[in-house]
Amino acid sequence: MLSDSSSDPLLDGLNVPQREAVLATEGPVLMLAGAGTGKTAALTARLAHIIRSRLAWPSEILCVTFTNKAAREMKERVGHLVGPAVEGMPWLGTFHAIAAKMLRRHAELAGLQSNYTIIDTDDQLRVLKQLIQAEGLDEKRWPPRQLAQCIDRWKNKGLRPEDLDALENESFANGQGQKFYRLYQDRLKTLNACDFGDLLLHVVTILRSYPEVLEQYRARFKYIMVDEYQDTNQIQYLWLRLLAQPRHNICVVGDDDQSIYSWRGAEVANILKFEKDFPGAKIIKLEQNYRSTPDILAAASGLIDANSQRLGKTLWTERNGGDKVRVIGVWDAPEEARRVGEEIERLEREGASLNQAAILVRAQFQTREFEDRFIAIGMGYKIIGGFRFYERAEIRDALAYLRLISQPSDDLAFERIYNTPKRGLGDKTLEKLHRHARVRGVPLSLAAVEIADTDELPARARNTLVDFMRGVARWRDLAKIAAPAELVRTLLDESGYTAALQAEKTAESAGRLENLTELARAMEEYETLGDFLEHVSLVMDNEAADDAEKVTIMTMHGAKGLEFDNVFLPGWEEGVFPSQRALDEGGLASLEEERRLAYVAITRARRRCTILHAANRRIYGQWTSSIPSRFIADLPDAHIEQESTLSGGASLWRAQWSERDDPFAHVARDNSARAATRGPGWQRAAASAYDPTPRRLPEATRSAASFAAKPRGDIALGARVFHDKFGYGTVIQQEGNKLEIDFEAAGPKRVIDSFVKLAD
DNA sequence: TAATAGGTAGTTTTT
DNA sequence: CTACCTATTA
Repeated sequence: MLSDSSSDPLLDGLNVPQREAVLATEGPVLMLAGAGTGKTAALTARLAHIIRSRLAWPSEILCVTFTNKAAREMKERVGHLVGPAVEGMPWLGTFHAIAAKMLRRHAELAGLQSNYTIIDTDDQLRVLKQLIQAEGLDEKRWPPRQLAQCIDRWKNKGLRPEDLDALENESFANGQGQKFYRLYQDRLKTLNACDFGDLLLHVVTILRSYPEVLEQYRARFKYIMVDEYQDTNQIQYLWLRLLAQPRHNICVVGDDDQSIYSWRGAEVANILKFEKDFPGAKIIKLEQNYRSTPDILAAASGLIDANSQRLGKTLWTERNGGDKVRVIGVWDAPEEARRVGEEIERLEREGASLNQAAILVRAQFQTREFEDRFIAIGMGYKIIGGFRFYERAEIRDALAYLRLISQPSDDLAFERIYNTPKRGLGDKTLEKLHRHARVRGVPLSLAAVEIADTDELPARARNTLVDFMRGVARWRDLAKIAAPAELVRTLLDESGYTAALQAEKTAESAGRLENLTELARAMEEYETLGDFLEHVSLVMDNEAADDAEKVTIMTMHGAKGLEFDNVFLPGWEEGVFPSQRALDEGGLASLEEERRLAYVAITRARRRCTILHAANRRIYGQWTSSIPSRFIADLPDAHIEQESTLSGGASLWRAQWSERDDPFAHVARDNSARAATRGPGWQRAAASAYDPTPRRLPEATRSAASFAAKPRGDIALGARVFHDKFGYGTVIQQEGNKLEIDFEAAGPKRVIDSFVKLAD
């Protein structure tokens, strides 16, 4: 066996536990793979091994990932190992793509036609809003968004309307949860549509109700593999468990320390209880890290050690040398951005690639500061996240046209575009269409055709509507003979959509026209409209091919699974990271999830990791002072290097915190989330038992130099002054040229006297 | 029906 | 602070 495997090119370059994972094909396997330990390499080798050993045909392996990107990467890597056989892997894909495929085959068992539409969050909200309005509820008090959250949660848990208990039913509009859930599902059925959550829920329902269907899949899938198992939710778990019987040839890969999606239904419990679900499971730990330097690894490990609920892994590396993790304190957010810009310029001069630099933020709003700065200094950057390609208004409009063409009963698409571009049809007309549609029990588009034959509408509206519906009919005919790309070009022209955009002549409209051209180009690859629509709702993502060197700016969540030579982590302040929400709600569990996020962020770095925190930041237009994140204190001293651009006044800023009597000093850090639940964020953070000053800020004691400067003669205690950033305030202390001022809007601050002027 | 003024809410995100 | 949505007015 050993001699066999050592000669097997599949196993070359794999370490012992990785090989073990590859060869353990029979029975349940739990692969605990830490960050950067080569789990994808192991997983793909395992897949290739099964195919090459003829243990199963490619079409008999179910291999599930969370993102399209991961699925694509795996397909590519398996392709390298086994060649074109990978083409026959129809069941390698995301949970949703695979579920959609199953559902197409058995749609009628869920009360749908097989050409059902998959609606996105936007459409979902629109439907829910209509339902809430139709039932006469105040949408301010009961926002559609909240209902959407409930429904998503229920679906993630595998609950259908009839499965809700009294408690769940209470979670929307005083016990109307079930009613609205049911209304929504009925509406979707008439639209011949389902949302993302439905894909799996319908499939699980079918598998449970039709044993012969379940049997068919059980017979087919000889091996099951699941990536990122710590991110699975209840319904995904149920689906896997149904399919994994009775063979139990299921291999899941995950890392409980990288579980950062509990807020969208992921249950770490799934990975924690795997052994119980599948008795006799073989547990393989991948702990050798191939990515980061020892200091980065040690810093991350030390940090995650502060969490209580862990399976426990010890990452190690054979690498040597490298820099310590740097922790830099700055005065405010603009300085933070300036500093990061300078650091990246320095790296660039040393020959580093901008593509290998990333700024990972906690929340999207933090990107702005960096964008501003990078524009100012002319540094190439790309912000990942925000709007995806197919979420842009113009793309969604074009897709709505296509949906209406392929699916006349798609009322949502009809509503979106019947007056886009503006053709003079308004709410009045729409209302009449709705009424007619309801009475006749037909979709809006059919109602439009019928009503156009009557005198129900004023002449002008009627003519416009007739024109529009003629267009739709014509495009529908065209769809039968023309390629999707040609169809979309034609309809955009004939509908006047392109013309309307051209007429706009704004900075944005040019980009929108470009996006539409890009859409048509992307459609060239598809033979039929149906193919394309399926891809667009499930698979299409927005990875602009870029040639130029660019710094990546993205959220920490978005960075999971990626790696960069140089990673910058700004905004490590209480209230930003950990976020205020995590501190306010969710208690210890959500604080630990934030810490796991910090762990994920640090472990993205291959060579250098720089953490920054600012003393002052503007949040919602209000200047807020902040203290360093507790996560900084979690980093082991030996592996970090503390630095501050703050001198003088800035040291005073720290001194201010160190000298403050902390009433909660006796409370253990883990209790801080509970202890601090009142007052504004920074006060709460200050009250929590965390002392930011200690060991790592030796220069926090006031330097003699900071007192040397001469005070201004014109300012005295009690004087009312004005400061550009903080506004009006009263001087409450004066030491040399440093003033402590109680600002009316911003609270007490230390500032240098040359930055203020007398207010009176 | 379209433009404009006011009010409000405001992590993280995939499919 | 700002982006988005609603209600109002021309």
